[in-house]
Amino acid sequence: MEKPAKGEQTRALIVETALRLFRELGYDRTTMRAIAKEAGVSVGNAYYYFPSKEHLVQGFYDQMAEAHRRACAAVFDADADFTSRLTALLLAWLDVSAPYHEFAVQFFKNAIDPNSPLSPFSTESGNAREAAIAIHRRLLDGVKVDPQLREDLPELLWLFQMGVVLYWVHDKSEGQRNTRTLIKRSAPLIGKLLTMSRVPGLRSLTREAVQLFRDIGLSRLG
Amino acid sequence: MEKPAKGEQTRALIVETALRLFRELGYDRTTMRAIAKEAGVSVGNAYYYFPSKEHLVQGFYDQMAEAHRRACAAVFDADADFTSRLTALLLAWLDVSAPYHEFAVQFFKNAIDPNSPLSPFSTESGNAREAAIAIHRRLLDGVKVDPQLREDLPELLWLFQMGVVLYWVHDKSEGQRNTRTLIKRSAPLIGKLLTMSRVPGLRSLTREAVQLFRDIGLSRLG
DNA sequence: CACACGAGTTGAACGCGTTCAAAAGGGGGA
DNA sequence: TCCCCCTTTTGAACGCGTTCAACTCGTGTG
Repeated sequence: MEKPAKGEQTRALIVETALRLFRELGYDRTTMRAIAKEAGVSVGNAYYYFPSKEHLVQGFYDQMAEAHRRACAAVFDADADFTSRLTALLLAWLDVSAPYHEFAVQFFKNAIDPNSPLSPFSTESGNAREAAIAIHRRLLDGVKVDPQLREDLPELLWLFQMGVVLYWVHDKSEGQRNTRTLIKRSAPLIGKLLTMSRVPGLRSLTREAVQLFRDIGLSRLG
Repeated sequence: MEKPAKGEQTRALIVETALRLFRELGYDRTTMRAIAKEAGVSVGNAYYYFPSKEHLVQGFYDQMAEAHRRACAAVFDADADFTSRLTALLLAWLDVSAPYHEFAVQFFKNAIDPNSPLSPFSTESGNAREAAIAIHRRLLDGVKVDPQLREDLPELLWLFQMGVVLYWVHDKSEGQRNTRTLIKRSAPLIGKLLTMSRVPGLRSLTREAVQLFRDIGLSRLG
């Protein structure tokens, strides 16, 4: 009753083997049979612990998310302005993810499916999503923004990050330098937009946009 | 030499059967074996004409695009303003696509893959993409916009439409009324933003954004 | 000690998309 | 008529993700 450690051990062995093969061969070329053989278990045994091949990828996400969180903590400078922080956050993500660019495609292909457990909007990845949004919340610490926006901004910025990811996945330029350009030049734009959102002419526009965002639950799609 | 009509006949038979089964069963539940059997040919024969199951979906896209083009032509009012037209365009798309919402997911899951021939950014769907952008170009006929923006605006609006599609795919609200809300309320926002993009304070911001859009080739990802 | 029971494990089998060597047509010269 | 060559057609076979009835094993119970 107290220590069913056996199961956890097998579970860990399987997920570690899977992640290693994903790295070495990519997602599609890594077969469940290969994972099982390499881990010294049967195919059926892998399915005893993981409902599908996709579920094995969740481990990958978790690793990357944790690496990103650490990278951000190291790079968030207390007295840095919004633009610098946003740039740092996104570039940190890029650095963490770069090694996996060529086969990340195969993940996102599944992740875009609303029914997939890997979808960033699914209930299953709710924790990961919350953690990611929390990073954006920390990004805003000490930054002066329209209080009307403050509450929703972390989610909005997270959505923007999802957009950058989407571009990154499609980015075929060498070393994904186009994505770097996108980040370095769009972050200042967002910064300026944020500043401007408080001037009279734009204030009502901002308000309407935020209200729409809330009404259609853009970040609560699952 | 002059009339290899036989092949075209078989080809048409296969694609028609496939689309019918897609409608009746959805994409995943429609097997290549079922398509072949229903069309009275062998599986291999289907692969003689179509390299993969995905390629059969292209026919679906073409049908929907054509229906959307016609719907827009009927609804574009010569003296209507930008906002009305954009709203009309997007709602027309929604009406055309609504019947296929529940299994459109299965298409887009594949379409998001940059390597897929179904990707809206792929060379294979270049014609379809150009046609879609052309609709947005017609949308702008007679509309006064910043000349700096004019050239890129059709592509930018098309990208926005892709975003709406992405939301629609995930939209689980009854009859996708959330997507209707998104369209009806975001179109005016874009209209206002377009107007404002010419005032001094925003002009430089707009210019920078457009330049970034051009530099990273957002609509030329294939 | 025997037994039962649940957690863990097995591998054959299923249905799928896809491939390919081989066969079948079918029309234009000799 | 026969032959050739190219287009079209066939269906068995492959490898994949996934399922499941059957088996093993360790442990607590009578």
